[in-house]
Parts: sequence; C-alpha cells; structure tokens
Amino acid sequence: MDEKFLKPYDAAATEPRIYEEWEQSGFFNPDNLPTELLLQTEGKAYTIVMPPPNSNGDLHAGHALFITIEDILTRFKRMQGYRALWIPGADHAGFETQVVYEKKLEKEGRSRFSMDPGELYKEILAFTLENKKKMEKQVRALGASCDWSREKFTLDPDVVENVQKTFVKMFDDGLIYRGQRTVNWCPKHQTSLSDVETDSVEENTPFYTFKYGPFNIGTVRPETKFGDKYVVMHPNDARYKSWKHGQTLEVEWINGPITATVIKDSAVDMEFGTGVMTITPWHSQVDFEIAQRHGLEMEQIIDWRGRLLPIAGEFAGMKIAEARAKVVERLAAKGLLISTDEKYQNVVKRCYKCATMIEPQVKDQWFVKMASLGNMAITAVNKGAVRFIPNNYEKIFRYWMENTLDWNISRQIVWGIPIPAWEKNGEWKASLESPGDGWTKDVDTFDTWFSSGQWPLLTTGYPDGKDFSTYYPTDVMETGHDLIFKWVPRMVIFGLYLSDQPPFHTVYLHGLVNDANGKKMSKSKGNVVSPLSLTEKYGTDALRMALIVGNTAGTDLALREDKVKGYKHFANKLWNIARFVLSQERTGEIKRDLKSEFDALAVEISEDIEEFRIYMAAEKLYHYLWHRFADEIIEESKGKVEYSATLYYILENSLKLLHPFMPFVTEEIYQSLPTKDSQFLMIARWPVVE
RNA sequence: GCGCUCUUAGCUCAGUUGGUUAGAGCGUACGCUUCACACGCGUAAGGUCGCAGGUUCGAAUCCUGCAGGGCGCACCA
Repeated sequence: MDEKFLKPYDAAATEPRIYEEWEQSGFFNPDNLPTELLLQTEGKAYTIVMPPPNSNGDLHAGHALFITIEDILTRFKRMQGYRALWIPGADHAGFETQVVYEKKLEKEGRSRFSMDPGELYKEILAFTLENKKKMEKQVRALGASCDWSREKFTLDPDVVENVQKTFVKMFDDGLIYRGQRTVNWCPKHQTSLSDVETDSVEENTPFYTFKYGPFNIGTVRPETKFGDKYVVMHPNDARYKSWKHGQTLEVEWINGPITATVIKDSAVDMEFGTGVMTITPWHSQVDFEIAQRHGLEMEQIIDWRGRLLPIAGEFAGMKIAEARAKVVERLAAKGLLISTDEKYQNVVKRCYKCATMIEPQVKDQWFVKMASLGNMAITAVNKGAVRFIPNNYEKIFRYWMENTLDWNISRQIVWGIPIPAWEKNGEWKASLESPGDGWTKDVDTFDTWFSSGQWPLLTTGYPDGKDFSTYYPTDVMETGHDLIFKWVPRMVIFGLYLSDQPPFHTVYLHGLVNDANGKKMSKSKGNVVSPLSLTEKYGTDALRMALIVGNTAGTDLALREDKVKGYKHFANKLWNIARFVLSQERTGEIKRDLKSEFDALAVEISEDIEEFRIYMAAEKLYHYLWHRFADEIIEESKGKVEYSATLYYILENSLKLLHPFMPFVTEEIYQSLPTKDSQFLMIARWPVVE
C-alpha cells in the first residue's frame, strides 16, 4: 500500500499535481483519446461549449457551479467512450468590461471621454488579457477537463471576421436595417442599450396633472414637456367627441402660448387619468410610435448627457431632476398645476450596470428584424429539436420568441467588435472592406450578444473548419436560467439562420448560487463567497459536491461553508475506505449479491446523469459509499478474507462512478490500485452492466 | 396587470411517472481512545409536508381557491 495513505487526504497538495498530469496527458483533447475507449461508442462526438466567462474579474460561485456541471457531463461521456469535447472560452464582454474599466479610470481620476478611443481600446485589451489569464487559471483549479487547445476568445481574429460576415449576410438578406428609433440611452455610459440591458424598477414618482388649454393632462415627466404640441385622445372617447383630429388650438404653456394640435389615437387608455395626454416623441417609445403613425414632428428636448436643450428656454442646461421641480414650480405659478399625486407608482427603466435612469432617445442604429427569426426558433422547439431542462423554461423561451422586439445591436463604446458598415451621403453599405472613396466607417461596435449568440458556431469552426462537421451541432448548452431570454434564444436563432440546425439539442439551466441565507450575492452587500477560497480551504472536490448535491436544475442554491466542509470529510472518508481496502490481500471470489446490488446502483447512477438528475446521482453515491459500503459491508468484512475481492470490485467501480463528481481524490486513489485498466481514471471505462 | 417559481425537521434542501412507518446534510442530546477513518463510530430527539377544499382505494406528490416569499415581463402618459 502506498505510504501516502498513512496521512489524511491532502487536497491542496494533490489537486494541482493531478490537474497538471491530466493536462500533460493530452486527453482533454478528444482527438487524443485511446481508440479502445472510443470503441464503446464507435467514436461518437459529445460536445459542450462553455459559456465564456467574462474576462474582467475573478470567477464567482456561479462559475464554479456551471464548470462543475459541465465537467461532470463531459467526464461521464468521456468514460463512456464518446469523443468528449468541452470547449473553453473567454468573453471580452463588451459593455460589461467597459463599465468595469471605466470604474477603474474613475478611481484614477480619469475619464474615457477625454481619451483617444484607440488608446482606450489598447488599455482595456491589456486589462482583459490579464484577467483572461487569471480566469483560465481559476477554471483549471476547479478541475475543468476542457480542451484548452481549442480555447476561443471573443476577439480572436477569426471570430471577429465571422461575426462581421454574419452582419453582412443579414444585411444582404434584409434582416438588418438602419433605423431611427427609440433606444434605451444611458446618459452616464453614453451608449444605447438593448432591452435586456435595462432593469425595470418600480418606483414612487409624483404624478402631476396640468391644465393644457381646455384639457387636463397627466405626467410624471414635466421636464420633457416643453415641446409638447400634440394633445392625444382615444377616437372612441365620448368625452372628447367634439374635438376633431387635426384641429388646432392655442394653449398657454410653460414658456408661453403654443399652438396645439388634436390627435386621435387608440394607444391612449381611456381609463387612465383624464384620457388625454400630450406627447414627447423623442423621449418616449409610445409617443414615438404615435408620432410615427400620424407623421408628426419630433424634437429632442434632452441632450445626450441628460441636460435640457435650448428649447427649454431659461431651463436650458439643467439636469432632469433639477428641471422637474422648477418646471412644476413654474406651471404652478401660472395656475396650471391642478394636482400632484405623491403616491403614484410607476416603472422606471434603469441601466443594469449603473442604475442611471434610462433616457429614451431617438437615434440612428442598426436593428435586427426579430419576428421571422423568432418564428424559426419556435418551429425548432415545436419539432422537439431543442428541449429545456427544467421544462418550464420552454414557456419563457416561447414567450420571448413570440413577442420579439427588433434588436438594437449598435453600441457607442470602443470595447467591442466593430460594425462593418459604411456611410456616404446618407447611404449605408455593409462590407468588411471600404466600398471605395468617400465612405465613412461606422464607429459603433456590436452588442456583445451579437457575437456570443454565434458562440456554438464560432467555437466549432463555422463555416468550414475541420471540427465543424464532427462537433456541431453541440449536445448540451448548460447555462444560468437568467440567460433564458438573453443568450439562449440568440444562439438558437443564429444557429438556425446560419447552419439550418439548432446549435444544441438540450438546454440545461442552473439556478443562481446565493449566500448561506439564500440571499443573492453582491459586492455591495459584501456577502460574496469566493469559490477559490473554498477550494483552497476544503478542496475542489468538496466544493463541487456541495454545489451539486441537493441542487436541482433551475432552482437557486444556498451555498453554506459547512456543507462544503461536510464533503471535505467525505473525501477523507473515501480516502480511508481506500486505505482499508488496499491493506487487504486481494483473494477469493466476488460475492454475487453484493455485486448485483452495486451494479444496480451503477445503472441508476448512469440513468440519473443521463437524465440530468445530477444532484441525485451524487447523493446516492455519497449515501452508498458512506452508509452502505463503509458502515455495513466493510464492517461486516472485517476479519473475513473472503470479502476482499468484493471490496476491491466495489472500490474500483465506485471510483469510476464518483470520478465525474470528485475527480481529484478519485484519480489519486485510482493511481494506487494494484489493477487498473487505464493510465488515468479520467479515461477509464465507465462501469457497464450487462 | 400578465407569466413563472417556491412554501417539507432548528437551518439548507431532496422526495424522479400519486403507493408500505416522509429522507439527507449540518446542527442538537447522550454514549464510545471499536485494531480504515475523531475529517470518526453508535444511539436518540425533532415534521398536522403554508392554509382550506376537491379528485382517488390511496396525495407532500394531481386539481381549485387563499395567504406569504422569490424572479421575470408590461407603452398605462
């Protein structure tokens, strides 16, 4: 017996060494897997694409969870003889990283707005590459058996080129248009954002009712009302029957009299307020749509920095909050303020990164037409080509695909993939190269989801890489349930659009990893638990088990340190089981009843993993090894040599079953078995039961 | 407002298609220097499965309603 068993299991000393051996072996790359292993499946491929972690900080507990789940699936399939490929990646994370970097600049007393864009880009690139290295090290520490030789970064030249080509193709196919539309504008970050990059927050905002000529109009945003010269009511509203569409009237308003025009539009809710409103098309989506329907004039009231423009007269230059109070004061002084409802609740959109109030602005941007693409995705789901685990997320997916809004893919930030579009005299062309003299390149970059949406294609070598036919479509997309409407639909859409095939057949969604009290981890609350520190303290195997056991798909998990500690004890228990078994001389026959009991367990475990009941497989193994094998079978065997062959049988096969969950301690024990059928447990055959 | 989800032992959670006395980990109490392991072993206490109905031979599990928590979506100015 190895001397190492005389001491308790030392995860900290073992894990880095084992990982190094695995990586050196080359078996993370499925091209190197032994033929005799692959024979089991005749070399079928099994592919998982790792959701690329953002390269702008440390890994968090959520990363540890998804790395564990994906590693379990990959190791399981590898041992079953699949050409198991798990492709790691790193995300430049456009806007997110730029926000992180802007915070850093702020701390240093600098601002991106006074920097040369090229210089800024270089700085963020250096910052990102450094974080990428750190991230890769952390992914390794968590035991990920991914193929580093195939790692992709979202700014790799081939990725950039293919993403740009997709834009050109979509432009040529009429799926992308340049449009002047209402966008979500963040006045702090000076960029537009997609709808999923904003948070809707319910807030208490005073609701004012003003006298507007003969009408009473309500608003929560008096500061935008300077240019309001259209008064809108529902065509069927009997109260305003005498007012005709297009009729004009003189009304006294904030800065003096203006000419108002009556507009009848069914977007007005007759039940709400007085049933009459004035519109500010430049700063409201609904108002914009009304204005478009009737061909009304629109004017910008608030500038890009969130200050009032000259149209506001003496209020020009004021910030919104300040102007709001002043405008109300003015209208009140003029006797036009009728009432103030202080208790009014409304929903305000805020930038999901800085919580700044989003200012709707009309802007020329690139938009993807989503309706037909969404239908493609629904068709694929209807055909059963994509399934969701847990299944209830299919509903959410459908909802999003049935209610698509055209997707704004332009971002006014440098940190991203440049949009290959060119303008000359108001005409736009999509092309990787300049179309000729006099054409000016769009300075905007892509929304990061435009590139990450193509990730399964880009990582497997689309369109003509050597891996593409082997590893695409991939098998499982394992990601957080919060990405069900952000990332997943975009991947499905791009997959169908570019390759006619969904990029994966199964979407497995995990929940959030919360703190010990089930509260969301956040830096501001100071309750963030670092997975790396838990790994150092208790071992990666212990952390992995703590993340897996009791964690069903789609539900959130409370991560408690004592749970991790519990599985550290389990790793040591396993260590001592091995010590005991290896101290026996291996003789006799395998006991038939104990073997069939174990084999039945092996079947169950296989089925559980296959059906994504990973938590249950882990718990069953834990229970069997501790409370059946150790507590009963080993105890019973003491002093009885005829048990030894059975003990060896159970130990060896248990190591195999447990390996995907606790790869390090099982590998370390396996290395000391007197008989082993492969160099590494990682490439040992999964127990097959006839 | 619409949609999803949760409510099971002190805590965190399982309970796979409804089926014998509802499980685990941690915690708690008591005992054990048992020759693999004190990162251990043994024993025990602890639950009207949110509430109210219904379906069923039988429900924590299915249906309805109610209460409370979480999340997402929404153009009510």
